[in-house]
Amino acid sequence: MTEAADAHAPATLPKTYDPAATEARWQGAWEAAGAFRADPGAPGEPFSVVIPPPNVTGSLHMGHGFEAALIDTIVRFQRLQGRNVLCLPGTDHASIAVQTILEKQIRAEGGHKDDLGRDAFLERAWSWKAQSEGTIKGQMRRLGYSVDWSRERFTLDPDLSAAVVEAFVRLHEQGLIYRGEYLVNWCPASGSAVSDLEVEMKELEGQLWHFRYPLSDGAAGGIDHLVVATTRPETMLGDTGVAVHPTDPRYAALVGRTITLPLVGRAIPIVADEHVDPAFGTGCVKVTPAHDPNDFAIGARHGLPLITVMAKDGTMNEAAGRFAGLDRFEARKAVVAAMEAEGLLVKVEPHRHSVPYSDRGKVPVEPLLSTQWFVKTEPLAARCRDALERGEPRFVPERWARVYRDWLTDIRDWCISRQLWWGHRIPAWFVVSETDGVITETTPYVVARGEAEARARAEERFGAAAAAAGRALQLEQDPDVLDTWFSSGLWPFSTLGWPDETSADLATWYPTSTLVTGFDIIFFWVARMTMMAGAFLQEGEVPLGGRDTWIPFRDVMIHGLVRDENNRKMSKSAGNGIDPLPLIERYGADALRFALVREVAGAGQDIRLDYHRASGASSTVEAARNFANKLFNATRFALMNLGGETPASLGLPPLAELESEDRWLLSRLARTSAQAAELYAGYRLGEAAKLLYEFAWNDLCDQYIEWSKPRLAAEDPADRRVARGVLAYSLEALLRMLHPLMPHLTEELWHGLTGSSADTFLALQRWPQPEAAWVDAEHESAFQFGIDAVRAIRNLRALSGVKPAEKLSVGIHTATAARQAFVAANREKIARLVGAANLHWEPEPTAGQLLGIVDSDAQVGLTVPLQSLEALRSRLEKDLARAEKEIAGLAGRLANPNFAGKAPAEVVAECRENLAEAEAQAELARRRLKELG
RNA sequence: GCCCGAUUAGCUCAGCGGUAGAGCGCCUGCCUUACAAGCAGGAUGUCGCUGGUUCGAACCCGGCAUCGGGCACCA
Repeated sequence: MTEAADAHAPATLPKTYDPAATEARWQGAWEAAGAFRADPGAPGEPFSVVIPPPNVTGSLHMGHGFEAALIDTIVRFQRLQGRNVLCLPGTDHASIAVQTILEKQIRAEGGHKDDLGRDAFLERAWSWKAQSEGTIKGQMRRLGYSVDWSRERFTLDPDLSAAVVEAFVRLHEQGLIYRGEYLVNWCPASGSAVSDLEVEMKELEGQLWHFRYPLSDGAAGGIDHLVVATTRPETMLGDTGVAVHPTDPRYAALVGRTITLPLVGRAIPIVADEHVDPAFGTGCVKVTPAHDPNDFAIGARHGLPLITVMAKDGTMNEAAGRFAGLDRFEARKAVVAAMEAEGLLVKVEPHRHSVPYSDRGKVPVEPLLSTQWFVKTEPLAARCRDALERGEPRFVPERWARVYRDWLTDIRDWCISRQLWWGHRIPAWFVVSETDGVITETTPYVVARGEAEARARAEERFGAAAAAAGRALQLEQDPDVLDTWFSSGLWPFSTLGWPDETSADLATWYPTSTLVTGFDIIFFWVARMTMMAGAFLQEGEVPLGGRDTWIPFRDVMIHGLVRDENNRKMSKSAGNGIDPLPLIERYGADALRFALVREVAGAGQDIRLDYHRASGASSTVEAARNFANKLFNATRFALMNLGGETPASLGLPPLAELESEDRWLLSRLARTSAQAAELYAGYRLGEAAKLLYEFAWNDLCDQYIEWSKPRLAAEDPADRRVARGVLAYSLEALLRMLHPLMPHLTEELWHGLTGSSADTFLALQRWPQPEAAWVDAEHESAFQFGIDAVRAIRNLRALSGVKPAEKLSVGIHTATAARQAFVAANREKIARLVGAANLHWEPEPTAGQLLGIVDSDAQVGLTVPLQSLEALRSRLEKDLARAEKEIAGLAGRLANPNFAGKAPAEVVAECRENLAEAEAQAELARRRLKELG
């Protein structure tokens, strides 16, 4: 109760809002109370979100902050709607990224991971993870993320690791995982294979070397050599053929003959293959099946041998002969030099081409033949495509569905093994006793859930033969780990308890309601999750557990990226990431959240945060901070004027007792509440933010509070009680509506306003339910006249140059009885708002007044010595010009017979009204100008 | 090469068939006891160009230009 008492002692409230202490206090209170702990048994329709787990690679940047703001806004809104909400946090182990960081650290210390050994390295990785995770969780708390920390997960947690093993075993049993020797993207920097998605094509200025390859057995048809072009001379050492197009007349006679490969001396065949473009270069292509994906395909078609000339560290191997040991780029120079020395270099041309780079390693990837594990993707992708045909999942904005679908079409198999240590070890055990104690391409293996199961399975298959041969079975687990995205792909169900199908969390919250993520990981993650779900959350075509779908989320909201002040994508490697913390410290988490969300109204567009790196200032966030301060002061004002009462104690007065501004505000409130709910629910969060901003600042503060001020301080208790009731009710409703966007501030102000005890939270209240019947266009337009009249009078005052403090005699002239009644009823309020000594309202203006136009039916007048006729004249001329321009346009339209004939009747009627209005205004302006002489 | 997005006030962006809005910035005047992180008043745009559809286009359709992004990739 001390809290409420404090809140109701306005003298103690400062004039500006200080977010830091307030935000920390509520974050602590929510967490201590377990306010966001989800309960499968709780009432309400389930609503769930699993947050995209950030990598434990350091800290969160503004992009994460943006995503957090979006997710938390959605989640808090749904909580206010009474849904049984789960918002599940977690982090991702980010195999290759973390290992890269650690290896770099170790190298900087002068060591090497191989000297450290696997166990020590992993120990170090875990401590890095603990530190990074701590930082990230601290940042999430600072943002006010309303997640259920009791359900926090990390992808390497024991239960999630068990899920990974289970997934691997089942996919293997389904025949969707296989092991084989293929050309993979090898990243020499990380010493591991990477998937196609981890390769980025870079356009580079390179060179095209033309080599002469002599025919083995002399000239044929006048040709004794072929010229091939290559961007990678060093690979010629592994050439096992030369290809020409089957219909190319120049070379038809040569197909089937052989070339003697220079520098190597190997005889290699000339083959005919459709892949060759006769128009490019000489129309002859060297074929290096072990070092180029296209050549690999050509080689396969023609049975060409695979000769690997490079080792996994990017140096040439023994098969490269005298070039062995050279780095691939040195080897390139050496091969070119050798060819030139032999007179076989025809020419070198500059050549722009795309080079595959490793995303993580930042070096060119090497297509390298190696034995890896793969997921057969087509069957899984097919299920996802079918689901998408049915509209599952629903993408917001819709256009991303196509991007997702296109990627799932013509999808290639997914290389999932990584030659790394940090990650989920592949649950496959090689029966090395079958191959002399070492792992080779042909060593048999068993896939199992653990070593014991592996041993049992191995025993079953190889035990008898081994015993017969007098060998003891010897098992060795595959040293490699799985692609990080393999475990991320299970995230929406592994975090909910899968593979335990009886898990209450899974039963309650799967499928999840909404996935919020960036367009840059639709392939990496969204598609992998749907594919994995397709393998495990359905049986045949039927979703498990009696669900209506196995797709892991109903909606996928795709957001844009936060770009830096120079419009660049933020990234760790570019070092241009913006840290949210300094902005939070400077302006408050609520301000940052509000700014980020308000900026996003254009669905799915990238946002640019204006941010002056040197000063740390951001005018966008500052504007949001100012808004927070406005709300703070509005509430402060309310507390000073409610006489210690609360929304509950005041209640809402009967409609019959309400005055114009009360009815107007409640009508606006009812509209706003309905609209804002619709916008939030439809993920149009930026529009919701703008709508509420306008309601709060324009309607509640600028209009309602200013109009009702005299009543709030009125002598008569009955009188002021009505205004207090309306103010308290509306402000409280506003705080509820803004809570998803600015959780801490609204929680604080709500407690101040309602006097609720510290263990009751706005976060757990309900969305306001104003009566739909309060929406009343007539009351709104009646009051709008008051607003317009006040503005016209103030404008006139400004033009007249009278001192602001000077009280004037003011007239409002209208022939409409209802408007006269409005002025009469609100005389004191209006007089106060415009600084009038007395306010009168006759139908027609009296002589000697300075007049201004409200509309065709109303003028306002000041009795004032004319000081600046010029200002007034130019104002009237402007009014006239505007009216005349409007008349011209409207009259033109009405004169068009097609318009009257084809446009909807109400549009035509409106047009006529506007024309009459404009004509009347023009006439008034002309008269006033004439009077001015 | 294929696909997608953007182009609106000085800046950052909303609006997406009935004749243009916000925030910041700018101009004028105000410390009017909720708020100067504020109040009042004000100015500012051939809505990228070009055809078309329509009674009517910033908004729909076609083309073009510029910028950004994704996918594929010929040595």
